[in-house]
Amino acid sequence: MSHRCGVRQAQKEKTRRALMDAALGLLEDQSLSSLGLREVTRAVGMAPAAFYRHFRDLSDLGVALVEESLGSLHPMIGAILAGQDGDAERIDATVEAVAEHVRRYPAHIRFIARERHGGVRAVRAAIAAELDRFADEVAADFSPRLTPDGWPPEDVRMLAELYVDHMVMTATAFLEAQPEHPRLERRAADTARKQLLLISLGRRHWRDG
Amino acid sequence: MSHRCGVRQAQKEKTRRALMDAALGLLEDQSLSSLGLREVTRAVGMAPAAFYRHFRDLSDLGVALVEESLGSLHPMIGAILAGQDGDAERIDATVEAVAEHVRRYPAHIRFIARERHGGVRAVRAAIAAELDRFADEVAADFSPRLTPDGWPPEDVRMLAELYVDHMVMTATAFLEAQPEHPRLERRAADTARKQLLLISLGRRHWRDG
DNA sequence: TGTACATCAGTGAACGCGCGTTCACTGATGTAC
DNA sequence: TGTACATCAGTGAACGCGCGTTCACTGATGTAC
Repeated sequence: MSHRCGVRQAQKEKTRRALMDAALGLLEDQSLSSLGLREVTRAVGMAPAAFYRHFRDLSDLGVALVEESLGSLHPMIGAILAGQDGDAERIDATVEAVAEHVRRYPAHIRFIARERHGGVRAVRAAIAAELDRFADEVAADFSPRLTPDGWPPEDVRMLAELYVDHMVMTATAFLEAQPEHPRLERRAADTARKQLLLISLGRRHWRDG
Repeated sequence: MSHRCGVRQAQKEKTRRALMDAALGLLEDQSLSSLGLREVTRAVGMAPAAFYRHFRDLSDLGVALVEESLGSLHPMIGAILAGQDGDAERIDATVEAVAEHVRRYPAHIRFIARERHGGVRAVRAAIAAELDRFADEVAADFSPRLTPDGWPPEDVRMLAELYVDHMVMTATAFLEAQPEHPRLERRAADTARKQLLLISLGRRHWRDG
């Protein structure tokens, strides 16, 4: 059998990781649809044919990268939503969490930003599905607070989508700020915080506006 | 001299147009960094070498496409900002204008969405510069109304950026809706209108929030 | 208007190169007894 | 524990192909007189 036992399985997983890491590195300054299979195996130091032991093709690898890049974000969103602080504190925490995530995984975030509307259908679909799940989570968290205030479900969903899209916007803004580090990053954070504050003002006056 | 006179110049411009149109068509389902020079000339029906009479390389053609795609949007934005209607009417007009633009130039919009964070630096830079100009225009329009209400310039800028980013967001939402036409398009329009309404509520309460 | 020369958009052949995929293989790891 | 066989991650050579770029060229358009 294959699902048990050790050395071989472990080696295989290590190689798979190496392929994904190499691809992610190469994708920092090109897009998936122009990445070459040989380029990736060369970076890992293995024969091109070995690639097929791990992925059907590069778009298959791309989908795996989407899951890795966005899967790790669910806990982060959960943590932010669980925070029971006031409006301003929650906004600060959100923006700082996004900034920290971009600092820690810049290549993953760049990959998502680049391929969200990129040239590979399967990868676009995977990203869209994952972002949809985020919107579901946010909406589910807001619902018990907003529904008693008279918010219909589609309005809650609209708000959730605005927050998710804004989060992606903020992340890419941090990404563009990275090179010249501190000043631009602070500016991006200020802008993001103010925009979130403005949105939460709008939310507060939604039902009486 | 070259800048005057007719037949030859006209022919050259026609060929240039044909190259740009062919490229735009091919870019509907791939990204610029994987587009081939021979692919483009083949689509036009000319020898590969002739490409160099018009563009230095494909990223040069890409920058020309950015100018064409976003240049035509300045009048649209101007018209929206000039409208003297109330809040709700202006929002309706904005969303309808974006929808109409996406319907009329889907390939241009898809190109911008795809290459905004794509793999070609020069093209990314051209798009960023153009979007920045949009934010300038929006900020310049808002400034005389908001400054007397106590808005500092950086807050006006923050709001303008939110509107521009939201416009791009809305345009790509319409783009994704296109295939299954009317239902999804209407849903995207509803969401966009509500989000703009929420933002304008936030704007109204910004200084007293 | 007619002629002689200049310009230059587009041609077509040639080049060297790296690509994705296939195939039979090797040899370490895993399994059965 | 030891032996005989099965599995399968990774190899290395080979394939046909389309790529970007170069070059000397052709012939229609433009210019000068």
